Amino acid sequence: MREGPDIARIASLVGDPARANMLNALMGGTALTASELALEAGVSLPTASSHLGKLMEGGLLTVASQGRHRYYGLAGPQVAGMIEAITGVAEAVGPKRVRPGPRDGAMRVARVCYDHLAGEQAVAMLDRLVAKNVLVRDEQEIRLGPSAASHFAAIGIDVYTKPRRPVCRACLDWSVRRSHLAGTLGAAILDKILAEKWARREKDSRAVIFSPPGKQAFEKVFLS
Amino acid sequence: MREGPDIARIASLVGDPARANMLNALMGGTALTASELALEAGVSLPTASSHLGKLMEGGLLTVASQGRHRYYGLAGPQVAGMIEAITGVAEAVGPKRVRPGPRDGAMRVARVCYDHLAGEQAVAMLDRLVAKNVLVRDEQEIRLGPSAASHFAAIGIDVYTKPRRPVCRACLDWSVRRSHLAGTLGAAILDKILAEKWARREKDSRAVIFSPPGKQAFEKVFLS
DNA sequence: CGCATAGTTCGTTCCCCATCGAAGCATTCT
DNA sequence: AGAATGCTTCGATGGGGAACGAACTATGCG
Repeated sequence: MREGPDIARIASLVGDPARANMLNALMGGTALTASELALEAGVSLPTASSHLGKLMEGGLLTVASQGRHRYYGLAGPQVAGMIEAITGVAEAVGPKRVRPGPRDGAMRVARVCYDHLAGEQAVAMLDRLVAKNVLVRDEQEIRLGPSAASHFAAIGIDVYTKPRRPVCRACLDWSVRRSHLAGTLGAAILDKILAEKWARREKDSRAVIFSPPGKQAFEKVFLS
Repeated sequence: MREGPDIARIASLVGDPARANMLNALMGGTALTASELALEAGVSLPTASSHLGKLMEGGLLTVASQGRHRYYGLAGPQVAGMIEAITGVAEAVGPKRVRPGPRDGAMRVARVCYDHLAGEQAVAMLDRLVAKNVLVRDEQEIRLGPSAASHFAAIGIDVYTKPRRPVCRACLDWSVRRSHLAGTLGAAILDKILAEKWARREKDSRAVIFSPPGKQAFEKVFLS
């Protein structure tokens, strides 16, 4: 009985278990095919297709056709942010998790959040970059500091190729309740971490596992 | 097929139109009775009661019994934040609003967000307070600056009575996409604005309308 | 061209849950 | 005490939508 944006429509899209599983899987950041998402959600292919259609129509997903594959991905950072917010509430009010599970600890330490690193490691990294004045925090926006270009160039990341998306963005962490670095720079750093094989993605999970030498290298570069 | 917090459970609670309307109404910050919420949602009293039970069980609401009235309110700022996040997405992907409506403009300028002021006015206010070093922004947290106590004491707000809730908090604005001030201080300032009659609440809406002299007074105190 | 794989569409079935009326508690007023 | 108000519980009804199998379209491979 009240005007305004149709929040029930969006929430009900997320409110179906199959769709929620799909969205959760897509929070890993990589686009997935319909079959992969069907498997992830535990439903048949036709069912998954129907769900994907609804998510598309609702504007939560984008799709890229490549040959006979269709890669589905989250429509954007705002959608990812909403899902993190819902996850935060579910985490808080949820039935006091019976057993945290082995993955869970790893998820808190480091995980993929859409296209960048999240978790304690990521929060520590942003803190350090701000403390070193490489990045400057101002309001919700994070900006490049004076030494940013040289700092990142030294480790092979070019911050000057300006894309449509903002280079830096703050993203609130549901496990730590503080911000970590998102945006293209955050994405580039995650790429670097994986490319250097400092860490690997846990199979079928968003957890990111650092190898002992990889952790040292990461700390040397970003936390020193 | 994936562990973790049950996001579908939470989202489906918000996903019902009647419940979404109730939550939206409660975003106004004041606790409401079951009958008021039934009216707001456009459903009968038994139906509303059922919905309220589910929202309670889901942990999204708290209730306070006062005589034969039961006052329902949002369970906390985190829940309010989640609803704003969903609202933001709905706003972004939503069916290109047919007519913005008269209320809509007012909502962007100033509105109630749970228990504090949101909208352009609120964003400007926080900016100014940070610029004047009355408040200090550091990470997601906002802290009191050195002159905070005297500054707020001068306008009759005591920042030293420390409650359980944080005094300052940043809350992301869906219309402006920047932060405004939440926490007990944010709540106290809204109280002040209403107590001084600088502005009034639009009936049955979250919009806050400043009177011309009220706006001047507000700007003198918070934007000078 | 024929076969295999990837996805969508269609039609049907079925279950969950939103809804309301009527009845049942609880609290307050007179 | 009796009446009135505020809210919850119960039971019955109905509709929306999630699920799958089968058929259909599209792309790639030999």
